[in-house]
Amino acid sequence: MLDIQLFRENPDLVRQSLVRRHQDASAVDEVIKLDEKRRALLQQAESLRAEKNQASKAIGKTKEPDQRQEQIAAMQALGDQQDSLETELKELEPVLKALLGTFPNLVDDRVPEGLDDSENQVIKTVGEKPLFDFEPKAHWDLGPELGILDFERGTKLSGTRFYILNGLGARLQRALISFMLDTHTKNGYQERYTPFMVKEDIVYASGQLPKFADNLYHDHEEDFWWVPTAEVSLTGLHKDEILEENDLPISYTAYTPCFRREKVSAGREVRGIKRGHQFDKVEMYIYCHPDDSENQYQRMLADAEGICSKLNLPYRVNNLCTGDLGFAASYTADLDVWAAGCGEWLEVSSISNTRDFQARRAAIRYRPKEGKGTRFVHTLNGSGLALPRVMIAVLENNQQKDGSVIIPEVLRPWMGGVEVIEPDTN
RNA sequence: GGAGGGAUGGCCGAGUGGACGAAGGCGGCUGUCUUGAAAACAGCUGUGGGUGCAAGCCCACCGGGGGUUCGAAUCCCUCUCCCUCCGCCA
Repeated sequence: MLDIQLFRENPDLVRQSLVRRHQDASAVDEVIKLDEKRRALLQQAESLRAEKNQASKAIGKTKEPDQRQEQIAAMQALGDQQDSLETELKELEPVLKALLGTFPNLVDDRVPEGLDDSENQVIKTVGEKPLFDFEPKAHWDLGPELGILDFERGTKLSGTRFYILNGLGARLQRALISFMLDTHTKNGYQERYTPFMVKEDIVYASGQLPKFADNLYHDHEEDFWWVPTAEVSLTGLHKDEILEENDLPISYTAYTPCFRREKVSAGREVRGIKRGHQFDKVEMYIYCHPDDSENQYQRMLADAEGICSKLNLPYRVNNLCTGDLGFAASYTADLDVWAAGCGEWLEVSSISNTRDFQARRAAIRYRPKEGKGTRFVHTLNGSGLALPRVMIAVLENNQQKDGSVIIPEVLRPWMGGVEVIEPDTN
């Protein structure tokens, strides 16, 4: 949510940001108009109410019955006037609030100009792509041949885009989750296990609603929304809270499955386990002081990169361009890992500074050590990392000519000592 | 799922129609006293919004929403959550 003050004091800033996102800016004027109307109504309604409050107090003090009746009659007339004003206000306020909630975050000046993901800028590439003296297989061949990946039965259970992990495949995923959680915990993130189904206002707070309702799963009977990312739960964690400045920054990590209604048509683009309706992810999330959010962003980016490095996966860091930037983000970097079999860079993480955008939506503030009142915290989120695509890269990059896959060394403590996944032992 | 009882400020807890944004206590902050600390005493101690250069003034908020009334923490309706007992269940 953007600050309504921005629309009053610097509407051009909002317009320019929308233009940079290649979005229509006409609703800015609508907000200004509604806000002016709201304030005019509010002032009228409040002064009437003040008058009434005063008169009511006077009635309470009046002992003489006739005089009392007179005063009450006068107040009844005032009441009708007030009713109509307040009815109008009550209709207007949700409209204004809903409209304000549709504006995406302000784009940071540093975000490069661009229409879509093809114009994202690669900042750096780290690690060497593995070389093979044979033709490396894609995971959709490699996995089934190893017996760790079963597409047919996944489809039988749940339809297209679902799969079963068998034996060491399932174990590898579990090892990756534990490895990531343990690594982040060592880096100062507190682990949280959160609900995977949350209430509507929680999804709204992180910015996935109302705009992306089409991509979410929703139980209509119970008002439950399946989380599309742990970012939703981790934003909701401190909703409507006032934090102490001394406690900041607060860093969390959480493992959750993620549920998304992907409306992409079937085809090569979605072959394998790259994109599904359900996938696992370890998330990082930070609440911090506004002056600290750039530092925390660098920290989070480094922590996400650290996972890639430890797994020995070649990766690159992309600066998202204005056209690809998410709704709640002011700036974002994506991490792609190289998958040698399918020959693709796979997006495994997205690290964003939302500044006070989510905090404002979720009403998450802190009490400054000095000065009065409260201020909104800054929040950052980043995958650390998304599991299926990391699995793809681990499998494809570490495959050998005989079809076996060597387990990266850092994962072996969680693999019960298994060093190699051999064909047909699963 | 059934029956009953609850929800008040950072915390505990009083308040059943008018002087209540809310007693009292605890905690916290400031001051006096003290070499310092403790104790004692005094004062202060919520959030959001409108308006104003500011001091301030005004409005709202006693779990959420709606209603009755000139006036609601207090009465009525409704929802949510919590507790106790029964049932069911991993």
